[in-house]
Amino acid sequence: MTKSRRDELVKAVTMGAREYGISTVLFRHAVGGILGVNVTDMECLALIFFKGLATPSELSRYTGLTSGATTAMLDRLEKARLIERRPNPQDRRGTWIVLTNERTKELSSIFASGRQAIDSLTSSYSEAEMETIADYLRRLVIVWEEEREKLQQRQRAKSQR
Amino acid sequence: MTKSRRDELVKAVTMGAREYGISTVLFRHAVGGILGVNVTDMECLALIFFKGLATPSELSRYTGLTSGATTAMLDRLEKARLIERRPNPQDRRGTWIVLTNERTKELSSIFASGRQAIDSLTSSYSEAEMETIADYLRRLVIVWEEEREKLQQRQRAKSQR
DNA sequence: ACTTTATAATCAAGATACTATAATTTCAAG
DNA sequence: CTTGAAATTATAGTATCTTGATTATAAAGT
Repeated sequence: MTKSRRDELVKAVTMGAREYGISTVLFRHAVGGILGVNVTDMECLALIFFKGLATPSELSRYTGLTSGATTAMLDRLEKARLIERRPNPQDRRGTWIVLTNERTKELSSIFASGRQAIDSLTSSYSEAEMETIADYLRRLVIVWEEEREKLQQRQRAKSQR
Repeated sequence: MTKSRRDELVKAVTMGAREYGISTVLFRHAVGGILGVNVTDMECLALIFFKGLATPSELSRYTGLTSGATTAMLDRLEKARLIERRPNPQDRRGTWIVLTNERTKELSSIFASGRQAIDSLTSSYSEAEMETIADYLRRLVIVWEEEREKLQQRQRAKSQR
């Protein structure tokens, strides 16, 4: 039985998604090397850069670190002048984590070339094509979140036995 | 000046790509939790699962670990019966890393549901759409690789001063 | 052949980072 | 005014990483 064209296309797409994941991991390591921070710190930095603002609790959930380890990590990043702790004006127990101005520029300059390359790549598609791509990525995110939920339920069920 | 529809679409696509990256990080953490391995080990495991076969040097480049740390990591994964070291028949200095049969099944079962969900998501698109998506992802990978190359050259230039 | 150089993987010692746990501070909310 | 959440601090024990040396093999130069 020979594989249908559809099957091959499905495979090409899923392989593409995986390889994309791999290349972002590699890129992240490279940036970490330049900034002189370790993998965990880099994961956090990427999230803060993406969101613009984050709280220690959020970062703790994202990285899976304990609260103590999260504090230590933020101390490192602050010492390296990569982030700043700002008081949350709405809730004075809370802290906001933001990138510092000085090194935000450095980070931006690191990312600028890539961002531009990606923008121009993306722009080379038609509007209909961009809609398709954005739609696919959105749905992909949903699938991964659902799968993660399933795993975590399974994990909880396991640990109750 | 109001943003053009094109600009918004470009943004939607690039945001989608970033969020996809974030959700895979979270998923990876969840799987690591189930298998009882840390982030680094999980990154490696994902690469081996994807490629089927890898060498310690490859994994070392991928994770950014030193060779010593890579050996230690492989010891952990081997002890957990997740991987096996096989001699490279072409080069007796070398080692091949493969997943063990027993736990490959476990891994597959963890990934099976997600893989199926993604396959059926992907299949819901037309052939032309799938081509577009696969094409985009392929080009995205190339962009990230190029950017990484640039960073590493910059790094080398810096360290020579 | 054989010396040199490069590569693959490992090992040992010391430094760094993380976990688990408990306590503390500062607030928010019922 | 008690209960609980967010963040930090502290401590001891463990895990992980780096640095530098070591072994085995391959490939290149003479």
